[in-house]
Amino acid sequence: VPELPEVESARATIEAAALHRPIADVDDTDTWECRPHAPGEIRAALVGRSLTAACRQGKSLWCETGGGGPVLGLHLGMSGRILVTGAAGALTEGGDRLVGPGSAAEQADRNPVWTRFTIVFADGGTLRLFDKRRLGRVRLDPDLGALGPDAERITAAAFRARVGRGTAPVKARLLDQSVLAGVGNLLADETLWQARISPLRPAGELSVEELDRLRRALRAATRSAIRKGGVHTGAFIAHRTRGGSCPRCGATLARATVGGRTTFWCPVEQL
DNA sequence: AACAATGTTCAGTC
DNA sequence: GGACTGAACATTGT
Repeated sequence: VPELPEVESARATIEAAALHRPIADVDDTDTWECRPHAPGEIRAALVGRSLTAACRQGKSLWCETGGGGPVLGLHLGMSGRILVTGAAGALTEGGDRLVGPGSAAEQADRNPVWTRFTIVFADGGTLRLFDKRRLGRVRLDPDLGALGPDAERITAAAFRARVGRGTAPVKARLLDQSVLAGVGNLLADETLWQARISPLRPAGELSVEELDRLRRALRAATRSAIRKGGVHTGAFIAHRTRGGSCPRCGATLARATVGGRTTFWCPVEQL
């Protein structure tokens, strides 16, 4: 379920529970998830070190390891989830205390079968990446240079300049991580619906007023999703199905592929 | 069984 | 070279 809000949640989990715990072992044997690294390469780079910071820009997540150590990039892809467990010595309190978001759906996606990467701390606890659909990625020193400003922090001026240009549909522009980092398919639909702007509008034709409205809607939707626990909590998302209707006016939603992704919008209100 | 799925990337076209 | 589009990637659920 990872879009910016879910990745921020994963980052906060690591920051709260996984920092400064010496690393005793690493399972990096999933050669697809850890591509292009050879098995053992990530392990060799991490064992003996600790994670010292958890950072995020858009949907990209990474950990610093301090003291000239490598950066550990963790991209959650389409279905990645992070789980951190406490020290094995804490067994009297129930042992494997799970740290991180715990909704039923999220717990269900933590089937051990989908474990793709594991860090074992010296205290016996672990940090694990579960990734059902396997489009996530773990890599050392990831290239983050192509990312645009984070969607939650971009200024109004930068938003106007970066998003409000080109002939591509505004939704495609919002989804372009080099323009703006963090917006995924659901957050884009929610934002455009909140701002009452059609996803099909050529980005360069939006007025300054519309761009500012879009940015405000994006910030509000992003912060709400972080607070409530994910993009699926958006007011529009529940209605985002074939034959669904607009939660405001009741019109049947339009559906099409825009920017390469399935897109729903209200054809009456979003102009 | 065919299709869609909240991710990125890369080849190809203008 | 930049802007843009569509397919591919691995896997699961409908």
